[in-house]
Amino acid sequence: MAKIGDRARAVTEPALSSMDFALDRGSPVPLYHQLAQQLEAAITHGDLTPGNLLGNEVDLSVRLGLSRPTVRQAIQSLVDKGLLVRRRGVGTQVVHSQVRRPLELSSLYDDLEAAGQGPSTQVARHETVPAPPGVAAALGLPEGGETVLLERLRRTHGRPVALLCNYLPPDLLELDDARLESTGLYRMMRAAGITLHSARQTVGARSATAGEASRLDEKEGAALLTMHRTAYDDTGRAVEYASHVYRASRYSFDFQLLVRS
Amino acid sequence: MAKIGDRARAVTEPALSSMDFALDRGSPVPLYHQLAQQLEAAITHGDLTPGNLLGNEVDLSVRLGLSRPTVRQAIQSLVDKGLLVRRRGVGTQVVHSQVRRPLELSSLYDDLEAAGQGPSTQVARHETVPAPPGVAAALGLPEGGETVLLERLRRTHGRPVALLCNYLPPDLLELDDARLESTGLYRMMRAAGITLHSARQTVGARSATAGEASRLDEKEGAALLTMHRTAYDDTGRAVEYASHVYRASRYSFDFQLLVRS
DNA sequence: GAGTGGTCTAGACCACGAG
DNA sequence: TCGTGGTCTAGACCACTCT
Repeated sequence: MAKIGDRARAVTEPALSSMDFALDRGSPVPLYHQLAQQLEAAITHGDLTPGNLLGNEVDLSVRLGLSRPTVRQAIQSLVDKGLLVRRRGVGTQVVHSQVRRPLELSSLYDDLEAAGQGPSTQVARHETVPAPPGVAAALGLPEGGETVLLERLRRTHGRPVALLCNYLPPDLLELDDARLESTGLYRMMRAAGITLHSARQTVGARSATAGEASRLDEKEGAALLTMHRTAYDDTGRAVEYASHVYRASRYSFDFQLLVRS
Repeated sequence: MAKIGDRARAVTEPALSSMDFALDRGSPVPLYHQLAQQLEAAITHGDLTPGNLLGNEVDLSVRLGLSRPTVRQAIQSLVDKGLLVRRRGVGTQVVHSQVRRPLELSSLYDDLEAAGQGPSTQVARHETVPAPPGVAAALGLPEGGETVLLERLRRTHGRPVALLCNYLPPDLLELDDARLESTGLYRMMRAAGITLHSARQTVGARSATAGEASRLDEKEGAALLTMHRTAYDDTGRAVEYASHVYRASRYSFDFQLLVRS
């Protein structure tokens, strides 16, 4: 009996009511984060169905023994990630699938972190040079001031994919070519206590010069993807200027955009 | 006298203490948002200096007559925008300038919204066609099912910049060519009650075909930027598949990345 | 040790959307 | 009208950083 009631409940609060969450108040990881992680896991595992769901926040907070603001904070973080949608007077729903995959808006991480995972990187140049005008402006250095120039060739599956040219402020960090090739620039920066905060990127295209073509194993005039980036740490200091070219036949940028509400 | 003390105060809590914020409790716009807007304005106007600043949250909340969580919410929104940085045991600082400009991670908006602002758009094709395999998969339609194909040529300053090819689910919305050219696709969707939520983009490059070259006023084989996008509304429904090509000599994507902490 | 942000609580009232 | 999320309050304790 009470089938109507059951059905109604099943629509508004599905799997969630029968799920249990393991919240450890002794853990150093915040409660809202624990909850968010477990909700996200439930979503990606398919335990939480895309359609409608997620009972109201008050009930949820009571059931979990948390305050409503804490539950809200957890839910909000998943909304910001694009996994959930909230509607007033309706409830919170799992977004209708499709979109999510492990993409995220990487390409900053991609480029800086990827080394050593499968792609290989070879340092071609590593020396101190006077800053070209554009680079000096980007890094906030006096024109012609010293910069560290880094030129690398990146391959995947043994075939070249990209020419990476980076300029760094002098004395930013110690760069060891061997570790650079095995660890990647990003991790070395992080290990040196540099916290990346933001970056400005420009992606374009142009035809390959003869030199680029030969180094990338392409024909002269082939279409190349170009990327320029200035990266800043959390104090606002420019820590890198990058000028990269990619073989368009073997590389593309892809990312997900979330629309700011 | 007390010069040392003055200097110390000037470092930790600058202009803010002498600034007044106009908070209207009767307004429908939330208090935390009013505060965030005024803080942002103060930052971009230069009233709030980049270096160090922003007195602690408790003082601020007392001075503004708000609760601390409310003040935190305002500050947090600016942190998320990349304008502020928080450090435990230190304080909240305005990020060291440079980075901010009205860029944001647009290009979704750019493309969909730009029409009618200066660039002009001309509808070249607008018809119902069977969905090609890749398009059908992206839109979640049966292969060969009906889709609305839209082909547009975009110019700036009278010269071609891009060929825009879009596929829309049938019956998504009424498309009037005249309004499409003057208003843009995005605004028409929004006006039709479609709330964009997220999009997946791939940016690459390739050489121009003869047909593209002639329509874009480039030479055959010239490097072109390509962009593919699938956009979703807030129910998770795919509402657009786009395949665009841009003249690399006259167009590039640029955007700002914020590093997730 | 002092001061900062990070987390959490237990309530409250309001605005919006659905029926 | 009722249920939902949206906003807001007034506290509390902890963890971290700097001195």
